[in-house]
Order: sequence, then structure tokens, then C-alpha cells
Amino acid sequence: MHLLKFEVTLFKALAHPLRLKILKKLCVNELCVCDLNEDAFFSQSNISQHLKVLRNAQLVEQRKDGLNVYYCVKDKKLIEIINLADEVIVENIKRMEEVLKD
Amino acid sequence: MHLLKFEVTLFKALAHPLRLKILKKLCVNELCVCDLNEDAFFSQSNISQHLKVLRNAQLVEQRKDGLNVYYCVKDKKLIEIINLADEVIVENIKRMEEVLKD
DNA sequence: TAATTAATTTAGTAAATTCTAATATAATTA
DNA sequence: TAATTATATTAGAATTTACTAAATTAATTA
Repeated sequence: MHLLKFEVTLFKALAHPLRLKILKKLCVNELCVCDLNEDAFFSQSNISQHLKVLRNAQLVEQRKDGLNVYYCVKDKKLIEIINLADEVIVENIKRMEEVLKD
Repeated sequence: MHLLKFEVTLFKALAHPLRLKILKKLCVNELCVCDLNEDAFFSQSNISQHLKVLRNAQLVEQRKDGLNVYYCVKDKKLIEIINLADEVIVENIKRMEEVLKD
């Protein structure tokens, strides 16, 4: 099976700071759009657009309840992916610190 | 520690079909640029540019030997990240097949 | 030293992404 | 039914990314 295109879609979806923030929150809890925009740092429309990217990448799913739309991650493995990425990054930072020591 | 920007850089680096192909090859073996372009499907200059993206994201490292430049992945955890992504994707495909059955 | 080979860089254009602002939809309540 | 609230969509401009072609660098060999 050729997964290359799907892999690209997945990693593209992860490759944005706001989308990563959203996903990290949704890995903990189901949340409605208004919860996601608690700090109102981003415009409502913008968040909605990013949620669409995450939906298209099949990373989250929607549930409607009255006026609210609740989102959650479809696969908890997303946390593992992000955690592994963090491990790689932390290793890199350590290496860089070693180099700077000399 | 705020890793968000680093995470974005990492996932952006992964979010391209040619870069993913390159990384998968480099996870198995150290290879020189000419090996990477075996099938000559992409221009040499293009590959070089993508390697630069991977270098900037700290995912690969270079070693010069005569006329050749050899590349390898810096952290084998990259394979795990890609494998996990594949698992998520395969699950999604299964779910879609289920839906289509009805 | 000139020619060759492997790789990188630069320049310019085309395409994709991201954001804001405005508009639309859809459920709820007065 | 009109107004309100939560969310989604659309349009358009600014930015970023990706590709091709050409020029450059750097090591090797004739």
C-alpha cells in the first residue's frame, strides 16, 4: 500500500503551531470550538479553518450538541507521535549544547 | 521548554513526499546524493534543496568523502514516527472501508 | 593547470498556505 | 418570527514553499 500521500497530509496537518496546540488540547479532552479559543488569541474563523485541515487529515472528529460543535482526536497515537518528535528535538538540543561547550 | 516551533519545523520537514522518500532510504543506509537520485526522477538541484531542509531541521547529517557527500539520519526515532503515522493512517483507512460497507 | 564530476546555491516563477474581514448557516431563545 | 449565539465558509492579500534552469564551489583526474 502506498501511504506516501497520506503521510504527507498527516505531517502537513501537524506542521502548524496552532493546529499542534489544538491537537494537544484535544488529546486530553473533547472540547468545543469556543473552549479551544478560550484565550481568544486567534480569530474564530481562523480556528475553524484549522479544524477543517485537521478534519480533512482525518485526525479529529466532530459531534454537534445544540449550538456547540465538539471535537476530539480520532486516534490517541497522535500523542505518541508528538512525544517522539519531542524526544528527537530534545536530543538535538542536547547535542547542540555539547557543541557549544567546546 | 517551549518545543512548539521545533515541532513545527520537524513536521514541516516530514511533510513532503520527496523528503519522506529520502528519509526512509537514509533510515536504512547512509547514502550519497547520487545514490538518492538513482531513478533520476527529480533534478539533482531539487534533491539538494530538500536535503538542505532536512539539514536545517536537524534530521540528517553530512559527511564528505572525495567528490561525494554522504547523508544519514541523526536519530533512528524518525522511523518510529513514520511508522506510527502509518498505523494511524491504516486505522483511518479501515474505518473508511467499514463506513463504505453499509 | 584544464577538464570533469558531485553537489550546492541563486534567481525567478508558479503554486500552496495563512491570515483577516465579511458573509452565511444553523440551532436556540425571546 | 426576529434576534442571538456558535460555527463555518468565502474572498482576497501577504507570505511561504517548490520547482526549473543557470551559475558556483570544491575535489579529482588527465
